[in-house]
Amino acid sequence: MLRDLSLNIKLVMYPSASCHSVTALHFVLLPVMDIQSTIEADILRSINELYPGQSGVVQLAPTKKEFEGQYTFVTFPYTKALRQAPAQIGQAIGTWLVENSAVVRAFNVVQGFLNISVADAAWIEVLNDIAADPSFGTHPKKEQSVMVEFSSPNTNKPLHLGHLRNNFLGDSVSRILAANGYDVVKTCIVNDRGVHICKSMLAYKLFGTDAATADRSGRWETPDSSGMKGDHLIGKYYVLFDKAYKAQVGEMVAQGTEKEIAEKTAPLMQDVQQMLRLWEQGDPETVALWRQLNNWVYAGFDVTYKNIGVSFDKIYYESNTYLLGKEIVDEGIQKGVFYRKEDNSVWIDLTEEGLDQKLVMRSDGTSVYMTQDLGTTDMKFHDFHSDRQIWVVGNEQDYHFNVLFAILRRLGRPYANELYHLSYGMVDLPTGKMKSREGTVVDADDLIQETTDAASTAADDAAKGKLDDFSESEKTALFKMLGLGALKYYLMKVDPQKRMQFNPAESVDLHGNTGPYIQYVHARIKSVLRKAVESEMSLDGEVVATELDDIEQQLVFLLSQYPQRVADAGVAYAPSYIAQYAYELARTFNQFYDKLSILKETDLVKLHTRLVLSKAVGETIRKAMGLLGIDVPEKM
RNA sequence: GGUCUUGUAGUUCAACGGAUAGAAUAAGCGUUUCCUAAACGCUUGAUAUGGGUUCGAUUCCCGUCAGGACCA
Repeated sequence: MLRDLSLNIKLVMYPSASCHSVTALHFVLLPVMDIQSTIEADILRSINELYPGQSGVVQLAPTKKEFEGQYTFVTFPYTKALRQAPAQIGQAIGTWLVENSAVVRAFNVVQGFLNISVADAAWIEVLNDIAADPSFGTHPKKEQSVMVEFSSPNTNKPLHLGHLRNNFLGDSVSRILAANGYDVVKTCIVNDRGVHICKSMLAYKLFGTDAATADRSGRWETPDSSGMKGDHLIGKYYVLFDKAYKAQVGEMVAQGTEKEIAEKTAPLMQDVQQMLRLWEQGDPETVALWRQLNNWVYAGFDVTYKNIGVSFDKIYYESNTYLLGKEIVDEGIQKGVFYRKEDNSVWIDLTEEGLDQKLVMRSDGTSVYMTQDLGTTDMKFHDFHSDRQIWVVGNEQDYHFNVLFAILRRLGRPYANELYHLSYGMVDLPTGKMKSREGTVVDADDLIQETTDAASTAADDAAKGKLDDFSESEKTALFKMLGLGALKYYLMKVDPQKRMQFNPAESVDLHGNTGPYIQYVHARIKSVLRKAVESEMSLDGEVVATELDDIEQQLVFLLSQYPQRVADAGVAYAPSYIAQYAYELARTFNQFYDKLSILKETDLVKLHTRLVLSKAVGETIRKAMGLLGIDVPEKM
C-alpha cells in the first residue's frame, strides 16, 4: 500500500533535522524524529521543484545491505510521468537532496535505484530522541477497543502443543494491540459441556475407585490421591472411555453388527447420551459430578496458564452460553435472512457469497454450533462493546468463521465488518501429525518441563562459571525463562497461517535464530552497562555529534524502525514481525559488539555514544520480547 | 465432487510487485593477553511446473502436479 499523501503534506512542515526547536505539534505526532518521513517529504519537494506540475506519493524502502545507504527510492514508477530515464531521475533528485535536505549526506544511483545516505548528525539526533523516550515504541491511545478470544480449551483433556501455539499467539497479539494504543479485552470460552466431558464422567463413574472392579466401595480417585494435575487426571478417564468404547464396538462388529451401527448403539455410547440428557435436565447428581470434575480441570489449567504467563480478563463457560442464539434464529426468519424448510429446520442461503446453504437450527429445534456462536458473539458485544472482535482459532474452522461473519452481516449487526478470524495452521511433529489415538500428542506441561531441563543442561555446557553466583532458585528461574523463551519464540517466529513443524531438539536449541540467542544479547548488554555504572560512567545525557561507524549507524537505523514495526505487526496481527525484528536487532548488536569495543574506547564522546546506543538496544530488545510474552534476563 | 490453504537451499523459516532471493541449522575453515566465545567471520547450497499481466513476478491472474483442512 502506498502511503497517504496527506501525511507527507503534514510533514513538510518540519523542514529540517533541527526538530527540537519545532512546535509542540511535532512532539504530539512524532515523538521520535522520523528520518524516513522527512526524506520522503524532501523528495516530494524536489519533485515539485525539478518537475513542475508533478505531484504524487513517495515511499522509501530500506536499502539492501550490499549497497551504500539506508533508504532507497525506486524511480521506475515515475519514468512516465516525469518523462526521464530512471538513472537521470535518481541523479537529479539525489543531487537536489544533498543540497537541500538537512538529513541527506550522500547518494548513489544503481540501475534506477536511488540510495540515500543519512548524515551522522541526524542519526545521533534520532538516538537522543529514542534514549529520552521511555515509552518508545508504544503508540498513543486510540480510543478504540479490541476483544481477543483465544485458548478456549475443552475440559476433557489437558493442553497440548497446538494449544500452546494458540495461547502464545493470542497473548502476543493482545500485547501488540495494546502497544498500538487499543484497549484490549482478553477472553476465553471454555468448552465445558457436551458429549466429550460426559465420556470422562462416565469413565470416572465406572473406573474411578480403587475398587472399581470389585465391590465399588473403594476410595474415589482425586488429583490429591493420584498426585496428578486435575486436567491430566480427567484426560486419563477420557482415554479410558475411548478404550472401553472401542473394545465394545469391536466386539459388536465381531458378532456381525455393522460398524456404523455398532458405534451408535454401543451401550457405553447410549450411557453417555443418557448422561448428557440428565445433565441438560439438571439432574443434581450428574451436575454435581460434572462440577467436581470440571473444577479439577480448571485447577490444572490454572497451573499451566500461570506457568506460561497467560491470563484472561473474562472467562465464559459454554454451559452458560450454549442455549444462546435461538432468538437470533427467530429474528433472522422475521427479517427474511433465514428460511424454514418443510421439516422445520432453519437455513441460510449464502451461495451469493460463494458459500453454501447452511443449517442454523435443526428440525427438532435444537441448535448447532453456528447458533451458539451467533449468540455468544452478540453477547460478547453487549458485554464490552468492543469495536473489533478477534478469534484465535485453528484454520480447520476457516469455513465456519466465513459463514458466521456472513450471517452477522446479513443480519445487519453494526459490528459485523469488524470481525476477524486469526487463523493458524496445525503444528506437526517431524514424525508427522499429532494423533491422540496413537499417543503422539505432545503435552504442554511435559513440553515446558523438557525445554526447561534442556536449557539447564545446555547452560552447564556453555555457562562456564558465569552462573556461579546464582542461587539455586535463581538458576531455576533463569532456566525456566530460557526454556519458555525458546518455546514461545520457536512457535511465534513463523507466519501463523502456515502449518509448521515442531522439532523438539531444535526448539530447545540456544543457538541461531532462537529466543535464548536474543535473551543472551540482552544479558550481555546489561553486563556491559553494569560495568559502566561501576566505573561511574553515565548512561544518560545527550549524545553529541560524532562520526558513526557503519555498524553503529545500522543499529540506530534498526532502532528507528521499531515503532513502525509494532504498527505493522498490529495491522497484520503478526507476532512473527516482532520476532524477526528482535532477532535482527540482536544479531546486529552482536556484530557491533564484536567489531567495536565499548568500555575500552578512549574517545569519551564515542564511549558515551556506544553506551547510550547499547542501553537503547537493550531496552528495545526487552520491549520487543515483551510483546511476545518473553522475559529477558539481567545475567546468563 | 466443491471451497479454502500451502509449495523457496539437505532441513526449519524470511523476503509492502523491485536490485545479486535473505537467515538459521547441518558440513568445513578461521577468530579470544581485550566489555559474557551461549559470540563473530568465511566457504558450499533453493523459488514444484506451464502460461499470462508489466519497465520488473517468489509475490498478482489462469492451468497442471503435490501436501493439508473444511463442506456434502
